[in-house]
Amino acid sequence: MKKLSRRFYTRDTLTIAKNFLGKFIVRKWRGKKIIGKIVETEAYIGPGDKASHAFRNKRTSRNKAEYLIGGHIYIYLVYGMYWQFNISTSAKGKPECVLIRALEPIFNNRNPKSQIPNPNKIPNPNFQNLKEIKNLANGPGKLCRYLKLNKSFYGEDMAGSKRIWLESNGEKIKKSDIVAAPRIGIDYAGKYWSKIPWRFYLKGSPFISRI
DNA sequence: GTACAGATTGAG
DNA sequence: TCAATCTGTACT
Repeated sequence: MKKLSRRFYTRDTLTIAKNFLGKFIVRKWRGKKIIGKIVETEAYIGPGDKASHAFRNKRTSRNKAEYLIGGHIYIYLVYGMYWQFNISTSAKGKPECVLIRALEPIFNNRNPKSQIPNPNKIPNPNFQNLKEIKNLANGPGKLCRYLKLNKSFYGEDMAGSKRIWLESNGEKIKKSDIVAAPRIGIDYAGKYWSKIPWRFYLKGSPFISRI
């Protein structure tokens, strides 16, 4: 497993949104590691993107983390109760980010590669069935609960943090295994921007938020 | 000070 | 399909 460095986060945002798929979020919490494989993302590319919080270079105290160099966490609350976990992308001063929308929970860190293809056989005795496991992180609010994330992570640097980072197991996701679709919950952005296919997910994964 | 949106979720 | 839910944000 290789930790992802700054170089990974400073590239083109759509490329990163696709390359996040299949990577592992590692969260150190109370001496343990909570791990999830990213299976669903969305790109938000301000200032041109009407669905972005940084549309027209809007700057507020909430969204300022979007302007940081790639790799920093932009986390905020929606509906008064759900956290949304974003990672800033591209160069400093460009308000671009990727929303992490769903994770496949990983319970055994010894050989992540071997256990990925068969979600029906995840060896965790704490859970009885796939339905229970899916329910842990198949949505942007739920995955923050699973990873124990809150506002204290605002602006945290994924390339330097000791409590959250990304790892790669070297697996190359085939282009044909990535589905591009319209982003969720942004109808307010109008016909064009709510239809543009900047949501990406792993084809056939049972752990995505919705079809 | 205060109105109000909201990148959701879970139940039906 | 639909409404509960409630805090931070962005305005006055």
